[in-house]
Amino acid sequence: MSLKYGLLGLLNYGEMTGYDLSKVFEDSLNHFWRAQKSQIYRELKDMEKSGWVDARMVLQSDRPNKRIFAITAAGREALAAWLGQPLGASFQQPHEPLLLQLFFSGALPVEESRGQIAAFRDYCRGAVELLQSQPAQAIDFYSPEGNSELDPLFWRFTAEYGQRYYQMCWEWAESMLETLDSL
Amino acid sequence: MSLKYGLLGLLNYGEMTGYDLSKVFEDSLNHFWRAQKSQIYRELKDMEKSGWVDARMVLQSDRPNKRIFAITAAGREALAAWLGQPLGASFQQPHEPLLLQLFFSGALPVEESRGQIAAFRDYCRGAVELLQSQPAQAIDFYSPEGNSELDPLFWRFTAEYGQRYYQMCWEWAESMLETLDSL
DNA sequence: TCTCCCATGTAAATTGTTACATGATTGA
DNA sequence: TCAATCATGTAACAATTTACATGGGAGA
Repeated sequence: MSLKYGLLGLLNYGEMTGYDLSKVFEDSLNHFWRAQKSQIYRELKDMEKSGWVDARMVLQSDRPNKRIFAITAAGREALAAWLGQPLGASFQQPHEPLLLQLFFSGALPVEESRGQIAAFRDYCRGAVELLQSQPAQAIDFYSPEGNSELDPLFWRFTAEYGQRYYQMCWEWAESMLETLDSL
Repeated sequence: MSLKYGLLGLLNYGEMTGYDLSKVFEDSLNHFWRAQKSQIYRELKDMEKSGWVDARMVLQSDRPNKRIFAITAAGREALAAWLGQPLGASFQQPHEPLLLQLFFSGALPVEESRGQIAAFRDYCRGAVELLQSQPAQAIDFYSPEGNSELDPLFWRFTAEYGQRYYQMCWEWAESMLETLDSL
């Protein structure tokens, strides 16, 4: 459901092809959402049918022809309605295979669990360090395109979530290791 | 994919009906995984076919008949193989509709975003306080059933993740509010 | 009397992933 | 010469959610 609104949100910055949309997803939204090309094209078709977007064909000779999508008035309304609802409505309980695995790890030799958790800690530490060293270049890159001067602010908020998240996981892993070592 | 192993993990504690499994999911795994009854029955059927679980019928007169599922040797092997793989293999990039909504919230009046974020902060604070006040009663309730004395330890780890997660969200929300107020 | 618990499932819709198919151009 | 980029999609599959269907017994 949210993917439709994500696409609407991007098209609200400017018209784009399905290919462009999938690039922007990879570049900018990748920290908290991934979308397959096949899914994007499917949703675009749906939204065209429901009148949220319009498409126009552009013939090209050197490259494949393309269809450029633009948000319609109805699409803007739908986007605004979605943005207006409380954030809590978009909040989802975590769905973490990692926690599922950990939950049952009592069946494993402690040393093995210890190794697994240590590797996870290293992974999280790496992610934190990466995010700190190259802080959200994509934001500065896209900044001029935003149609509200507030946009980059909110983009930064989401980037900060990512940092805090990995930081939290790192600390959590450290605390588990301490507990295991004190056994 | 993980759901199968979650069910195996539970059946490894003792035999159960599909109904029991769905209860335990609600009671104990709800913080990081939800499973619909329909999904549970389907996976059980699959796993029966692949020989990971056995079912026996119990006829009842006052209540509906039931099918009690037990893990097989092959099921235990599959579970062990899954538990043995690195935690990182189970790690998933966050997939947060909330962040998607926030990402595009530059299109909203700041006051409205402020209100939404404040409500989210209150929600997270409430969750942290709830988790601190009644710390994981389910763990103590189920403890005797665990077949490894390590089980409650790992159960607690997953519960702690939940607390840390909501704590992190709370702090993140606070920091966004500060930023918005300093505009 | 009404709701909740027990207990099993089917059916359909939605959402997400993986693989397949095509084909010219550009840069290393 | 080889891989990557641009650009569109289809098909099949896997996972998840929601709704439907049934029906007795227990407790408020």
